[in-house]
Amino acid sequence: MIAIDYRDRRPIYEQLIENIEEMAARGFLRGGSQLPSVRQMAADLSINPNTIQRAYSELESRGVIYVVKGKGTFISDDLGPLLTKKKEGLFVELDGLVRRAQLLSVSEESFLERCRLGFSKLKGGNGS
Amino acid sequence: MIAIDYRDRRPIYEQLIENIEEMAARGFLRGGSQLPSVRQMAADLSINPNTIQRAYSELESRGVIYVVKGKGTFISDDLGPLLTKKKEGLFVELDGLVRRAQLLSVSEESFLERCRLGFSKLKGGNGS
Amino acid sequence: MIAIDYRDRRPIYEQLIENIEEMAARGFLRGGSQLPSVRQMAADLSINPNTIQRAYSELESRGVIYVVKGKGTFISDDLGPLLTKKKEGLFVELDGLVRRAQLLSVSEESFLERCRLGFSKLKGGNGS
Amino acid sequence: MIAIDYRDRRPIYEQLIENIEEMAARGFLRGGSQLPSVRQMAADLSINPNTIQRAYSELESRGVIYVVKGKGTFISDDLGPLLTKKKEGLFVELDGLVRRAQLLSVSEESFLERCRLGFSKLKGGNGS
DNA sequence: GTGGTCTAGACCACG
DNA sequence: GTGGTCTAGACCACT
Repeated sequence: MIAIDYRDRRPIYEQLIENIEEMAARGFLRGGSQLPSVRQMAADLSINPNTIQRAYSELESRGVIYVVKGKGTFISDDLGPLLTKKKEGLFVELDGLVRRAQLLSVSEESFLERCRLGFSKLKGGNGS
Repeated sequence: MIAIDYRDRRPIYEQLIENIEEMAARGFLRGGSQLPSVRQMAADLSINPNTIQRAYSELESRGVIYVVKGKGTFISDDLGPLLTKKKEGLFVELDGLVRRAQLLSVSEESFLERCRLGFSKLKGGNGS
Repeated sequence: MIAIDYRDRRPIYEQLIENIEEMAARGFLRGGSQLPSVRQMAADLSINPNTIQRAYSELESRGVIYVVKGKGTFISDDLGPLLTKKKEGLFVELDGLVRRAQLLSVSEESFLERCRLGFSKLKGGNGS
Repeated sequence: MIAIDYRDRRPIYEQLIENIEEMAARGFLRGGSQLPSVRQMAADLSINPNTIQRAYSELESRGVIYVVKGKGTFISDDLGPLLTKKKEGLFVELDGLVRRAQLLSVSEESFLERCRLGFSKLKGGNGS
């Protein structure tokens, strides 16, 4: 399910966070469903439990997951805010990209064309 | 001219590199024009000369600038490859953004609309 | 293993790079094998860690080694490009030597003879 | 006559030395012929006189040229030692190249073939 | 004056 | 523990 790229420059805990957030936002992980325990996931991915713990803590503080003592860790029921926030973050990144494109004299048309290309290319597909 | 953001997670030398590359790619720095000396820029930005040196060194190995011994550092004359490379890198980033947008069920239309908005907003203006 | 020549005009970090590249290209260092930590090698060679760091950093950007965060530095698995590049670089140097030999009126035969001598002399042996 | 490459990593004075030595060794500059004065050559090449001076000094100490006070600077009459020395230096470099080629598993045959190629390619020609 | 290298020592993020 | 960044200050070669 979760793929970690050790050569990626981003820290592992961050990759974990994004991975889980993305799966939750996409509806791949339904609200209320249980996540593996820290130890379990650490064993599955052969990763230091501290790293898993860090990702879970961050996810909890973001409201993506919640912990029931003695029970386990679960995906939040209301993922609306998460989705909204991720979309907004994405749009902000897009704004930055557009700005840089303008500075490099990339035409609006070729930029939009590349977007369309990306949307059509991946339609239906589900890489990784 | 060059603004360093200390809160940015990226290292200073990397911000420097991108800043200079972008200015060169935009034609703001013409080929053959001289860059401030390592010490000068270090003083201007209140940064350690070694950090400037590192940025210059990397820029030279990328072919963006060249060094004349005892004279100084200059912008390369042929910046074509740089521009091409930067545009391509930007498009690759865009592809990633499109992919993520799809996963979040962002409609193609709203995505394109945001692009158009960005292009129109900055047209003519050049705010930081 | 690694010998630094302080009388050499080339900087230490460059000698380090070539040393490691050559060992990797020769198959002396297998893909995936771990390099000594920056601090360890610095201690071994009595060199400042920053200098080792610089060499490792350059080697990584060349794709000769890769870094796993918090774990260490490892030899890349695919060293094919490195070998090809090093051989080509060597041949280019050879071309320059041949050119200079011609200008000095060195006969082709005596040049080739010297090559043969070198090849036979070192066959099997591996002196420093 | 003399071509200086400002982007070359080697210092200018060294390029000057090799340029003049090579021309002398090749018989292009005959023994006894006069070299331009330091100021003259500095003006011709748009180079700092100090740099020319440094090259001339080194050439004199190597016995390639000699100075007659009030007259000027001249190519030595007996260039035999120079030629011998340059040839020997070239062979030493060749030995190093052969050693590196062996370490990279370059076959003796392909190495010799490249040599022959170089010799045939430049025969008669006189690049730069 | 210029860039380039090196040392020493500090601090940080990551695992 | 690992690598990565930065500062401070020194020395060098070249022009």
